[in-house]
Amino acid sequence: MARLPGYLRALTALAADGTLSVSSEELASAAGVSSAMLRKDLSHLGSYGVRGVGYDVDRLSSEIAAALGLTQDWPVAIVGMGNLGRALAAYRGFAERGFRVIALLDRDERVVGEVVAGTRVRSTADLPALVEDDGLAIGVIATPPEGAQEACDELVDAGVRSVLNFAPVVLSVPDEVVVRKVDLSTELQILAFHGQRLAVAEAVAP
Amino acid sequence: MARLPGYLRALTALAADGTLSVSSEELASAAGVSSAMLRKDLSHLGSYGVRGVGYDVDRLSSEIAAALGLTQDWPVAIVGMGNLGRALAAYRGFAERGFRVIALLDRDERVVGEVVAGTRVRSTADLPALVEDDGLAIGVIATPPEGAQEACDELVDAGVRSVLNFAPVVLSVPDEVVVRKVDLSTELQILAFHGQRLAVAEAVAP
DNA sequence: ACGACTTTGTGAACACGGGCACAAAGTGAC
DNA sequence: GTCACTTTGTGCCCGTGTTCACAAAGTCGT
Ligand SMILES: NC(=O)c1ccc[n+]([C@@H]2O[C@H](COP(=O)([O-])OP(=O)(O)OC[C@H]3O[C@@H](n4cnc5c(N)ncnc54)[C@H](O)[C@@H]3O)[C@@H](O)[C@H]2O)c1
Ligand SMILES: NC(=O)c1ccc[n+]([C@@H]2O[C@H](COP(=O)([O-])OP(=O)(O)OC[C@H]3O[C@@H](n4cnc5c(N)ncnc54)[C@H](O)[C@@H]3O)[C@@H](O)[C@H]2O)c1
Repeated sequence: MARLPGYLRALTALAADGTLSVSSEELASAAGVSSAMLRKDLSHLGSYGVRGVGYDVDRLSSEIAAALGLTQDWPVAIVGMGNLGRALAAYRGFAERGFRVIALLDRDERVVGEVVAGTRVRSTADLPALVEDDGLAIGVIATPPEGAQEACDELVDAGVRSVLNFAPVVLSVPDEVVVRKVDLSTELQILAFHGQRLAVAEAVAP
Repeated sequence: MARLPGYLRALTALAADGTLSVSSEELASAAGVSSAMLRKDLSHLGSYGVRGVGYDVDRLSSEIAAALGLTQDWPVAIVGMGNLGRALAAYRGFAERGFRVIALLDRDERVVGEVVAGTRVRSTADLPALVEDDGLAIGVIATPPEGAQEACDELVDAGVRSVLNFAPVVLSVPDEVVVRKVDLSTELQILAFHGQRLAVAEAVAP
């Protein structure tokens, strides 16, 4: 089900073009998957396609959004206002997709109180209140590796159960908490691996 | 083999602690995988473990680094000097792991010439020269979605065959080019999905 | 109203990756 | 030198996710 967001994005682009209906073949290629896979994925949501025609773009968008829980806005907090945290805070793409950044947090007293992207940076001590009063549900960790586990613990203790982690460390959390990790260095190292394979292949058969 | 970078990171941390030898069990838990999986992964590289003892930390680090092609520095260019591109340019974690950011590029004439993180921003027209003269091997795309395919094409035409894409679009490239995608919104949407599942489960059995 | 055509939904085969469990191999104490 | 102990390397099994291929279902032109 990790592909649904990709389908949703492709559908949104089609809707913007004024397309009303789309076949599994077209949508699949727009989303970068095979048509068989797309159809099987969509069949799990129910039968929203019309044989001989395809899928209604608006209808399918709604169904996928509902399946992903995007009918409501999700409140998000960003923890760690360094380089990365500030770039994330300034990013407009979140709001467009139903995520509302309700708080920017930092541990450092010199950063707290600063205004970043129009929002005042608050202390991580405010976390329990944010969960209680504002329904904070998702935490984004943009602290250095050393601070990540601590930041994560504060989020979890406050009641946040979905975490997106940018720090290159393995976080330990209770079972009911879901952590997803975005790791730049790992991605680059995988690319380096491929680069090396290409170089070797070229040396053998130039 | 996408787990090797994780092992390498765990090993580096262990080496910093002065640890000389490590068992598959310990290393696996540090890297967040099962011990059986770790052993199977490492066995693909060759037999560098000693039965009854474990793995030599330094030796294993070298072997993994060699397998990943990290014995050399990889030249990297960042395309798109907006919010995200600037955060990436200022990030020191790259150099620590063997990646050298040799160029910051943008299409916008008003941005070209600006100095970001100590480096002058250049035009994407310089790409062929960067590949030819400086061995540029990896391109990072941090442009808005509309510009991403164009930026990618320029990279590929110049001879770059490893691309890391931050823009939320599916890039089309020739077979020999490897693209890896980092997509924030998708990650958040997956977290929203889990958040909704939790909410539903709680409503049923409070 | 009917038939040719298009496209979905799905059952069945297939491939891959992960986990289990154990034999082989090495260590170290006596 | 031998024996008990630890830990690796690996053969086998199993579940999940992907692709193939086709029947069922619907559309559109005549
Ligand atoms: N900057 C990038 O482009 C980039 C790229 C890839 C990965 N990362 C990762 O993202 C993370 C952040 O990078 P950065 O460059 O923004 O770091 P940074 O050092 O610029 O900023 C870190 C901020 O986090 C705050 N902090 C530290 N511990 C905290 C805690 N326990 N609770 C709350 N706030 C805390 C600090 O006060 C600081 O303001 C790092 O783990 C880095 O590896 C960054
Ligand atoms: N800012 C974030 O925190 C963030 C988070 C997630 C994803 N993203 C994604 O990263 C991308 C960049 O985001 P941003 O906020 O930095 O955007 P931005 O608008 O701030 O900056 C984009 C820069 O790219 C340049 N550019 C545009 N087309 C180009 C081309 N063809 N070649 C070279 N340069 C080109 C522009 O001149 C501009 O300087 C977007 O696709 C966005 O969706 C950003």
